[in-house]
Amino acid sequence: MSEKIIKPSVITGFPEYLPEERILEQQMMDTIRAVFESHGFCSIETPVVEKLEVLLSKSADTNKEMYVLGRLQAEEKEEAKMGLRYDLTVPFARYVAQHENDLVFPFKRYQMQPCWRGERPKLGRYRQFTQCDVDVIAREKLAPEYDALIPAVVCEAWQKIGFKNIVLQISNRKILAGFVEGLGVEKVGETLRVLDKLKKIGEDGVREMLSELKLNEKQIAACLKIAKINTPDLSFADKVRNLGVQNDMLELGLNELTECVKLYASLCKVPYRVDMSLVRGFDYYTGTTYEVQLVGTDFADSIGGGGRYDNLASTMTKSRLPGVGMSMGISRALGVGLKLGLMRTGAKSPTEVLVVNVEDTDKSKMLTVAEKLRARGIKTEVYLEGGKLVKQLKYANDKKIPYVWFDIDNMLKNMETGEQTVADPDTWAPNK
RNA sequence: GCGGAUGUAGCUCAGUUGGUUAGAGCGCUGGUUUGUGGUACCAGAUGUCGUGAGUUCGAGUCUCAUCUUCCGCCCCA
Repeated sequence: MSEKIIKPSVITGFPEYLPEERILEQQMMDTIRAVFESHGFCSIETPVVEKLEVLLSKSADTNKEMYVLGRLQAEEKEEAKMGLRYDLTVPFARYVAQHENDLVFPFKRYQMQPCWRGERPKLGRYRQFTQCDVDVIAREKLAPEYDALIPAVVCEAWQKIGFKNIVLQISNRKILAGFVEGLGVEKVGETLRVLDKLKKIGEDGVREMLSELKLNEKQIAACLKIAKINTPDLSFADKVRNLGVQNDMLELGLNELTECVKLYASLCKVPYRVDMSLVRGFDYYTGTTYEVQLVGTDFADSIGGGGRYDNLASTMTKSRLPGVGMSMGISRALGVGLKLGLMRTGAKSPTEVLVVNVEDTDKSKMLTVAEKLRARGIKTEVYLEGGKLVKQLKYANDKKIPYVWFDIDNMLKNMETGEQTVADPDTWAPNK
């Protein structure tokens, strides 16, 4: 019987990393965790599967992208009842509604877990991807200042990860919705979605799609004017008001966004742009919306986004639970960062010191040295295979281990400079 | 799901109008160096040419099917 060799491969869109890539991912996650915890956000996790009724309760449009879960032996006609989550916001809403009596409000949490969507994969877009959501949710009323705090914390995290060249796109749905409403347009939601595509399909494309929605020439012209407003300061409000549309929601939105942007700018140095065409796909957002974008690259999609929602859990509890949150695309940022050269892989293990066996005989000295180093928190690996020193050094070099410790004479070699010195295993520490 | 491309060594690719034992660079293994890696030099290994069928004396090269991956659309982190 001949065994056929199966060509090993992962299913496209399900990322898997080499050790040196995984180290970068872990560093990102460690940094994000440290930043969010420094602001007092706690961590939660939720199961990867949810009931379909929960997943479908908020975003009906997404259902075609969702993976459902069944058993191989299930009856043929048995309908799927559960699915893999496609974001962390909907499970979070369920979590809050379910544990409402045990949580302390305003509830601030971050959550770093994978999500699944059955889309066509490409650069920065996967079928399984890890994201980190950070939200604050309250009962009845959530302080408006959080609309500025959340993007400030998220941008701080991006900066600390090493994504220095970013911009926060910010808007408020009330402005565009109020404006469109004030123009007498009936299909407000659809119109906003079309305007959101302005950068992608251009003015002519938007004009065409809006006339399909039966907007008249005057309405289309006004919509394009507001959608093109894009300012790095507070001047957006006057520009919108100068278009001459009167509407209460519009005015409320302008005031909310002005206050939010003012506070944000005092909290965070990452530049912002008020972009009136920014709407975002999820329909649960009701106020401020955000996207974080890379500056000076070809990658046009966002690496994160979010917004304010008035009542995310309305289908699951009678309590009114307003919140604001953002999502960081960890998998996307890693994939894009590596591809664009914004990040570079380094060491292939966390090892700081490799202890080698110079004479290829007694290994007890190696173990003693390693114990002493580890006792002081230095990540130390022992080359137990012994053998030729050339081979042992090559191992350290291949894994990009920064220091090699020679067991018999406590000689320490810096692999980057090649420099060698005698060192004391009880006091020496690596330069960080 | 729709439209367009792609598929040759671990990776990036070359392979002329179909013609003997299919190539390069990088990487890998070994040596130059019997206590010193990374540089240099020398030597070596590696392929059912995506899969299946067809045309032909003969197919990596032509035809058809199928799968894969990539790029758009949709959607979004």
